[in-house]
Amino acid sequence: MKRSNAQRLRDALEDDIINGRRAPGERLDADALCHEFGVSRTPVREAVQQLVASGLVTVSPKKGTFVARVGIDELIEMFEVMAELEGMCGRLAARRIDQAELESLRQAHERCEVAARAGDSDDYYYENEAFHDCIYLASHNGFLAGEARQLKQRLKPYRRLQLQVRQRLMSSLEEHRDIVAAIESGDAAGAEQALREHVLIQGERFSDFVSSVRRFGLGREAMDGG
Amino acid sequence: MKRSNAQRLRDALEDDIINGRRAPGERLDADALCHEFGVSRTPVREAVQQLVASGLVTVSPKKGTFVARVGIDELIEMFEVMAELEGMCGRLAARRIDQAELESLRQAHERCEVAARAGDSDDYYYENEAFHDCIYLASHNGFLAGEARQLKQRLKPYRRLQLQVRQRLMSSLEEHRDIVAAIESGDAAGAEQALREHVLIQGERFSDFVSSVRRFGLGREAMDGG
DNA sequence: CTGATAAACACTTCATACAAGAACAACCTT
DNA sequence: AAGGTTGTTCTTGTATGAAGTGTTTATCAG
Repeated sequence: MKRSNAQRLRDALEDDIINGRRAPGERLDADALCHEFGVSRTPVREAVQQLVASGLVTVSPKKGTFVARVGIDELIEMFEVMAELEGMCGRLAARRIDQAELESLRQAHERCEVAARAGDSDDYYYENEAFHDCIYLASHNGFLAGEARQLKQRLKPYRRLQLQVRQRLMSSLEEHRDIVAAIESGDAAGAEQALREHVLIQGERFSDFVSSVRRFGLGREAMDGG
Repeated sequence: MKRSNAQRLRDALEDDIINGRRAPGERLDADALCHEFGVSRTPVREAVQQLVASGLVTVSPKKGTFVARVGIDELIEMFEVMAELEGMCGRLAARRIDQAELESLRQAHERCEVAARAGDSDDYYYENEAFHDCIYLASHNGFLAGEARQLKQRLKPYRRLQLQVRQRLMSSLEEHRDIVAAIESGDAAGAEQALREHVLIQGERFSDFVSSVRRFGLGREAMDGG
């Protein structure tokens, strides 16, 4: 299948935003993008609209389009919902997971452990994604899995900020152990609880990080990205 | 603020789809829409893309665009998620609702009761929306409220099918009573449970309805809308 | 120096024209 | 008659230009 220019442009911009190459608050100049990608305004406009729909960019009418800068309180709200969705995935997975999926989950967990022991936080982040994806899949609810992935994507630019904390990496791994154990034993309530808190802690850590950054007056540089 | 043609078109189509004037599976001919609304292809295309993003229509490449026909299993999945979101709203509302919001909730419940006693299912449906909206608001999580509303919209064309069941109307009202009671007393777990089941029952009823329809061989007319 | 008004500018929206690709159908060949 | 091939048509994707609207800025008057 050949992808349209608009699609490629959308994916490229999305990737840029999610991986922090375009910081929240940064301007997206339509003409510049036209020139940069060698296309006309139409596909650029289309791509931007799709990004608006997914919440990654915002347009201020007659002012221009910018990478979305979500407020700290909205961010906390989003973490709250993310925790619920992950918890739900865990609850369903504990009841519905089959043998093959359980094996995939165990392997994903092992790869997380390897990455954690190596202290490679980038690698851990990647394997962590795979681990959670296993749980999404095991929930046997494709719609739920899609919503969870989408929301996680949207939070990604902000979760990156707290990646480097080494302590968090090891405790995250321990939480994974509990999660796997709960799912293995079919403990739906336990899996839900463990996953919910696993995510909520990220939200709290993030909140701590932001408030500490604010205290030191670095808010503009760290949050506004310019 | 003057709304653009694309916006008006999008709203009109959305309303048509949600309220069943355009049935799932029905074709959306771009040229016909151009003529119908007296605009060119550009805003039509834009509106259609937005509807695709929100899941209300699908495009089969080189075949045309159609009102989304979601499969029965995906529908059940969506009800499952809807139940979780509603439950979460209830849990948060039980903890966070303030006096004014509680008063609004009580009033909304009373209006539901009036509509139910009158046996006016259309009116009840409308008041029911308002009732649930009160709970969304009281969750004090704007993001969650937005997601819940969006998903509910998407399910609306299918929930309409089971509106006429009179028995359901009265039992729905009773469930509302339990929900209000739980939120009033700050019983987070109770409110969550009550709301979750309140929605899940709709999903089950819907599932029953579909399977009975299928049994009588009316599947194509009822589901495909043509 | 401050406020208002007007003009320039930037962004958006829309229309029209064009190109390309896929599906379907008809026709030709075997 | 059957299967492949070719051509037509429908649909999507893209470019470009023009018009309309809000914002901002600069200038002038008080």
